[in-house]
Amino acid sequence: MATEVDDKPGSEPAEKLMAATISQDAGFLLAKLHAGGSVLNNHALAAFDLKERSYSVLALANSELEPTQREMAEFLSLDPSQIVALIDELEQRGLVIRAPGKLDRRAKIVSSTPEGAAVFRRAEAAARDAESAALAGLSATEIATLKGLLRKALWGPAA
Amino acid sequence: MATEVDDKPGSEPAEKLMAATISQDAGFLLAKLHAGGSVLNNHALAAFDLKERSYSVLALANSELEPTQREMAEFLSLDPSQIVALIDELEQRGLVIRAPGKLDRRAKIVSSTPEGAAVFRRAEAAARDAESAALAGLSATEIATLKGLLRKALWGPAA
DNA sequence: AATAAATCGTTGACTTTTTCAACTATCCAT
DNA sequence: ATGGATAGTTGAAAAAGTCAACGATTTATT
Repeated sequence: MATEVDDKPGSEPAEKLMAATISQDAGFLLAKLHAGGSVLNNHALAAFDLKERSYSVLALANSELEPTQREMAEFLSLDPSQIVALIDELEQRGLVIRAPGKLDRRAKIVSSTPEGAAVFRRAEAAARDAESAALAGLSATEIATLKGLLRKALWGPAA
Repeated sequence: MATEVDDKPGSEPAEKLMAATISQDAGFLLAKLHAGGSVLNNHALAAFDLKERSYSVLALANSELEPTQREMAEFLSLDPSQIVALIDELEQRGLVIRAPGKLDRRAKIVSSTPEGAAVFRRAEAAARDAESAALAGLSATEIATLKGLLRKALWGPAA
């Protein structure tokens, strides 16, 4: 296997359609850049048997914020039932654990195991590389500006 | 009194998780902002029986670029078979038509009918309003900067 | 010119993702 | 203590994405 012959990363197919008015639409630009980045991201994360979704859950579990499943669902813009499936898989692999919330025993706090933390550290590095590839056309300051604007659009100046 | 007051558009649920490291990830920020914008966008486009996908196809058909289905698929990051379904529906509604390419009779050029153009004009205005709502946290210059950076990331300085 | 190889649109099968309505257990307000 | 809300879970249904094949046409090779 692994006949990676015709993989030309830099050959753009002469995007003539970028002159269309929709190329001025923020929603379209966000979707297209995210689509391209997802391919790189998922490819990089596949080495750890992760996808973007499971990676983001693992990332939240590795924070010190003690997130509940519902908070994860809301933050990741996912249905709570999808969080269940994602955590089920990560838990079976021994990467995260569910613990009942101390104040609210209905809620379940998802936290990372040491194994999960180890996988996350390496996956995070791979994800960073993938992001760099996806944003290769921008300088470091431009990337910082872009992220700052995205955060401000999402959460306001307090972000 | 005040029984119908369960729709609070501006009440953010105290996004404590935005302190997680994943909030620095460009892919995550792009996905989240796009997710939020899609809700507004699809809601606005529903008035014209359109979704983001069919709207973007209609937009390309309304350009003067004479796009083929394959070009649409590539530009919209969709599988060619999905373009078929989208155009089938728009064509049945009389909004677009397929015409064989002049140079290449395999290809089919998708263009808008006058009815399609009329729908598109109104839908475009609605989509613009939805975008303004999604980016309400940014100033006009910030929005311009954001779009410019997204275009540069996608297509380089030539965009 | 003849043949082979590649491309465009299309179809259909298949998998994955999304959406949504229940249900149990627990919390909260009266 | 009772009723109503909320967190997580399950399962079903709808939508979207993936992929391999096929006919028609174009392009490349001989």
